[in-house]
Amino acid sequence: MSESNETKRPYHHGSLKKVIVDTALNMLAENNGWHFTLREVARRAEVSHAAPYKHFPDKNSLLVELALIGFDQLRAGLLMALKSEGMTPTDRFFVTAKSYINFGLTNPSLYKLMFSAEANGASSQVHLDGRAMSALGVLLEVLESGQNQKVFKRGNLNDQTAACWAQVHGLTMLSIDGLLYEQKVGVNAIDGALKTLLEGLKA
Amino acid sequence: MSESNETKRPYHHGSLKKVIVDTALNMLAENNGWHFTLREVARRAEVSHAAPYKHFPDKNSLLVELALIGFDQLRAGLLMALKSEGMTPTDRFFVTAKSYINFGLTNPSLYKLMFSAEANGASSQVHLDGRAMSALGVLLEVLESGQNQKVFKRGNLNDQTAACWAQVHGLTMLSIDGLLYEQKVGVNAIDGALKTLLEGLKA
DNA sequence: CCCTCAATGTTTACAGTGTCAACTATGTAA
DNA sequence: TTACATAGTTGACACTGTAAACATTGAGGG
Repeated sequence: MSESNETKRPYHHGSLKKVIVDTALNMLAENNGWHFTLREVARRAEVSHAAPYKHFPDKNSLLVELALIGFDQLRAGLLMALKSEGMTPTDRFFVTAKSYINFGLTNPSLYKLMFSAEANGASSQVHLDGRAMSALGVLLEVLESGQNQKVFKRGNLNDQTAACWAQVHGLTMLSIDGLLYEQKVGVNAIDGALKTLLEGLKA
Repeated sequence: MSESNETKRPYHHGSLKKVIVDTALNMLAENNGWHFTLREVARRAEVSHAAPYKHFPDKNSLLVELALIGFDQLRAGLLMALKSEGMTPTDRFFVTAKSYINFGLTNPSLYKLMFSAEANGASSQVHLDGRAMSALGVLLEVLESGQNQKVFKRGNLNDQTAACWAQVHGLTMLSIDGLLYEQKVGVNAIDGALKTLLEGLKA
């Protein structure tokens, strides 16, 4: 009953690479971490367990591709959040930060994959890829324009970038892992933390 | 030639549990991530591959134990750094933060293990354990005394705690993974970021 | 039109893993 | 002394990533 009466896929799949990526993304969306097995991906794609190797030299290559897609999505989310007009630099800071964190909370496994050195391989170039850099670039642009409007302290843009990035990354990671326990940091730790950091940005 | 002329260990090892933990800690110190295999631990401890199961129900239990030891060490490091007298709250903030980050950079695999939800198990209690809580407690005490001395903004201690914790955690993680690229955040991102956050703490 | 070939599938195999069950050695308490 | 709980070993199982050998096919050159 397996496939004789089903529409039999031709021997050459045609778009297996895309199917593999999509399947893997779906598995990431199931929020079981990024430690899925390549064989399970193949199983769900209904191909043999070695078929993915015709499209990716190893499991890591697939993970890198997924991570870069994640950075595309992150950047898109940030740009979307910033689209509306007439926001003050302060608004833009909050909107960007919340959108960033929200991306992580919505796609926890993908987010962790994006920032997992093990997944990205020892000599990872993922974070130097333009697709990853430009996600951070959005944050940088917010800070820069805030400085230009004299709302944020003029000065070392690098320091502010580092502070904001570390802050949102830290909040995202801690939040994903459910570590922002109320007894440690209260009920609305994310907003509170962002507000505290914002005080340090303001001119 | 294996062990006939060596001092033969008695059948009952006597302190295998401790040896396993120490061996695993040594392997973590080799900075190859916390994805070592239990069998390799057993090999180094020169016992059979199943021997660890007499002391830990599964690999995860060992990882949890290691993580808790990590929190002990982290707390000890923070307290050590704060021991000298006569520091201003600002000094104490920097010293604590730098010590925290330094712990992570000195023990990257251990640090990642401590904060890996996968390693700690799905229903992890690690971070609610007193040993983990009290590490964060050091940071909290620094902020509280800073407020009392009117150097830090009086107000929501939770928010400041969240901001500082997320900041040092984020900086530690990014730094461990080598993501604080100069072209992104300059040459001294850590100090710069901490300085920026400190501005938000000061009264 | 046929025939070859590269691309892309499948099958089989291997070493290595976490874990379990069965077995074995031994220090200790009855 | 003897029984037993404790703590070791051995062997097995299902699973993994990956490589090699094999099979099927679509496309392009005679």
